[in-house]
Amino acid sequence: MYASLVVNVEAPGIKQPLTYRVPEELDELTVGDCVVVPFGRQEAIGYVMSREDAPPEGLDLSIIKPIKAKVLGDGASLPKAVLQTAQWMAREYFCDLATAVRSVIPDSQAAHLIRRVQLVPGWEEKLPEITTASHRLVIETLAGCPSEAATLEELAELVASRVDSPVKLLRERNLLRDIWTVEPPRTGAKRVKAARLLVVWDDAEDAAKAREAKAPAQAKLLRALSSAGGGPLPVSKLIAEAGVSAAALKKLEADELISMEVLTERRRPYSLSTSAVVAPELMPEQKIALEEIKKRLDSRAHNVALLYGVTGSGKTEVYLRAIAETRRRGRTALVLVPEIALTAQVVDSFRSRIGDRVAVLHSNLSLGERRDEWQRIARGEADVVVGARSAIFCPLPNVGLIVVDEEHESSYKQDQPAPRYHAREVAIARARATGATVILGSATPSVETFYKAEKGEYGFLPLRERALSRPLPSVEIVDLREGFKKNQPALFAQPLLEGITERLEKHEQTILFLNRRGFSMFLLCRDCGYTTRCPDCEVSLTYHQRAAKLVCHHCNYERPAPDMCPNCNGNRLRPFGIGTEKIEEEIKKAFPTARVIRMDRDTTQEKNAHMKMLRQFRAGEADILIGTQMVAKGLDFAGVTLVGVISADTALNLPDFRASERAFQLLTQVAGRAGRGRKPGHVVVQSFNPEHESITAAAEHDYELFYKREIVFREELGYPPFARLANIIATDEDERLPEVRLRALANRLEDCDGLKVLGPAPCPLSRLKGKYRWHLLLKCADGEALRTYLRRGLLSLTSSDRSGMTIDLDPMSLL
DNA sequence: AACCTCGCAGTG
DNA sequence: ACTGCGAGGTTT
Repeated sequence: MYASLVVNVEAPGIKQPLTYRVPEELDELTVGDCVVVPFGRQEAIGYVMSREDAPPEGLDLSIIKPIKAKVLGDGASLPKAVLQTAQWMAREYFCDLATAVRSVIPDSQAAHLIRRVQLVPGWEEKLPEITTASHRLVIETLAGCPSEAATLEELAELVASRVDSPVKLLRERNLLRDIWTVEPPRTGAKRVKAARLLVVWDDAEDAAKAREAKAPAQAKLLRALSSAGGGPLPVSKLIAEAGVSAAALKKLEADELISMEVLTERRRPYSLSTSAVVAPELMPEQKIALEEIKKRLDSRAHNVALLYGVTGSGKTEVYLRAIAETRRRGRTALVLVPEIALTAQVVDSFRSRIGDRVAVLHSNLSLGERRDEWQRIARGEADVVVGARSAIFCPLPNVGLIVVDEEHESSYKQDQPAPRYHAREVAIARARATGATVILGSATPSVETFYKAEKGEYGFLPLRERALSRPLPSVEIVDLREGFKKNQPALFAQPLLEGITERLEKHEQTILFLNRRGFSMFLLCRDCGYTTRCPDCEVSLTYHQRAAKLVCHHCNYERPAPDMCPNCNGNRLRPFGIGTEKIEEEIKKAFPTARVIRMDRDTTQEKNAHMKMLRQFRAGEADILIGTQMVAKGLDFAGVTLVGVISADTALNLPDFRASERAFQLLTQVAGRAGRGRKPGHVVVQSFNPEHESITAAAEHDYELFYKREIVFREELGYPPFARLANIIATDEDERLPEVRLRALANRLEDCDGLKVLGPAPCPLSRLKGKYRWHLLLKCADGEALRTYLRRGLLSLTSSDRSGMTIDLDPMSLL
């Protein structure tokens, strides 16, 4: 009779499911179904959370409205496993159920409501009442539309002006009415412009000859088209291959040698030709790991195992076999990967081994591509899904295996809107819903995960042996303080310069890595020490030399770079610190003949810039690749024999208890880029702090050494895995309020047993986007108790104090 | 007196 | 988010 629904509207006031009546014709409705419901004066999409025999007590029966319709279509409803995962998230991450459920609905797939205005039948009779020209125009335009209806956007487009007020008036005079329709996501194939040759081969050749001298671009295009059998060829491809501009095509069209048409292209991300690859022989450790995984799959019970494999030990091969075993048992597999740059490589290797039944989901796909894949999954046309964080919510049925590759990666943690979940933990929760096996893979596991494996909570599958028994790269630590002592500070110390020279001579490749976080290039006055800061964020503005401007990397505020110091009017305002741009410049100075590619956020704006650059580098079209985090991860270039870390310190110096863990992981990963081919690799790490244990352990390639020291530190200071943390962040435009509010909360938490309250303190980034930020850090050995205390504390605050507070459970970063 | 703008509460 | 409502001020 009744159902409680989460409505998918961005309404901060709606935190819990609402009760609706289920009309008889919809009696089949079940949990997870997607429906249309009236919502205030509007209509909204809702998801069935539960069926009820009676409405909740104390609810006035007369306000309950009936559900209008069920939304049909692939992927419209939420699978039970996903719904259960959402419920788990709400509990675990301290957010309300409505927010948790909304977060598992992908924007690409959510069925959406479209409002149109439609002429009311009989409108012609009322037309004489309307005298205003703009109103008449709206009516006439609508009369020409299909079913005399259009969305406000379409209407505004057709009329070429805003239509809000005329529509409002016409609605009041009863000439227009609103109609709401639920439309399935548009899956229309992608349309591309294409060119077709209008003349036969001989004539095309003649025309090309005639144009050879005066219009070589047109000649090229003609030949390209005729050699392709006359087309139609996609314009973008044609232009790129011939290396000419679109103008030449226009001219040919004007001369009636070619015509343009629209082709429909089927979207399939990465539908590159893939040849079947023979599976390699397994090494003994891989065999043991696989046997253990088989046992775990057979148990059909929820379980988690750490696949701890040093770089090159063949983790991916184990994943592939585990997936094959899963499919053999009639179940499906979900693979989470952290980075966009990495996805293409991983997907390619999966496609070539598993074939077409792999679906891909990650943020670099267009909305349409993502939607296509999502629906394919919902239709059961894929039984392996590879994707980034949010792919954990995909509607893959009957999941038997979830792989979380590089489980330590911080990109698995969602920071922005609540719920601030960790995809690794969500994966474990989702696996519980279907009794699936979880494999967490990493060469440098998070301390928490390794601890759980050590304690036996997770299975432990070590792969310590490297395939092909290739040696690990040698690591050399260079003390940068030496240069300063001798008063000749340098960006590149001698060993690095020599190394690069040597590689250039031997035609081998170099990767230079710079961790730019917290250490970017800014302008510093050498006279008064002034640096330009963001007026809203209190962080120094980053200097972009090419555009001669200063940019805030938090809120994107920008201004032209001043010539003189704004503070003392001195003229010795110079760049300080280093950025990838600066390194590129210095490298070009030191090695004028070297071919250099710089990869960072600025040079990878374009959609496929990433892949293009990496392809170029792989093809040996460059000697040196300079980059930030994005070059650290997973890249596999046989030609690279030298990796230089410009400054290992920056990661170490962040105000965060995970700084040394992150530094270790980063250094290990970067070092792993060297010596992947037949020739041995070498790594040069420059540091002002060369004795730091993260650096020395990374130099030894010894995770367990690092872990043994780190776990002691964690226990002494009561950090995870020995405690759960909650970071409460308060922000407000008023400078005092964040502190006042957090202090109020801290007071309520004073005598909670086993709870440690740190702060309130200003956040390391104390001002962001015009708001002041303070935080309160809570530590408690018992996560359940922590949640109870926190819930109680928050409830005792006034709602205005509570507003503007965000709760981050198990924070990954305390910035 | 009619009209506009803005902040606020409520959506079952 | 969207909508409607009422307070308070503005225009005719």
